[in-house]
Amino acid sequence: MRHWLIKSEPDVFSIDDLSKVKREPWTGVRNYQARNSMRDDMQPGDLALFYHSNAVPPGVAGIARVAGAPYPDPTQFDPESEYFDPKASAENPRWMLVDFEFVAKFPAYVPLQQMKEDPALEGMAVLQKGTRLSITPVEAKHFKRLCKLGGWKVEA
DNA sequence: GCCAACGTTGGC
DNA sequence: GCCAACGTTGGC
Repeated sequence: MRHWLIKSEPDVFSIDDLSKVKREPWTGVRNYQARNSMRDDMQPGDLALFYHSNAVPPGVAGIARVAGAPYPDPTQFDPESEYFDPKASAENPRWMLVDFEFVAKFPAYVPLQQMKEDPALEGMAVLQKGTRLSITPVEAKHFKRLCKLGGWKVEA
């Protein structure tokens, strides 16, 4: 199993929103690397750290799980959507996504500042200066460490 | 609100 | 294929 970190602005979609709807198509990703991760590398069952960006403070709020196989992001075909892409067609979709389902909200929110100060998390993509990628792979050891900091026990 | 970092676009 | 201009991200 692989591990991931997915960013979301809590004003737009937070861990609490995910816990309410249970499952959510990850629409609107318009970055090729992030798309490739969803399209090529994610497997149903993979776990992801749910990161709140543009939050006060920013940090990891919980855990989500890849809920199914990738499929075309429907918003790319919708002229009414802010994510509409005129260069995409049903025959040639540009943007693929997966659904994420709610797993847990951390008992303890882990602020970015705490992550930066933790030697055990050194090397995480989200801690690199200038990393704007909305989806990044996470090493198992970093994932485990964050679960521990968040006060969440991984189910067997 | 500022601004550094970085991805994308488009003229050439 | 280069690269300047532009737009976006996201911490602060």
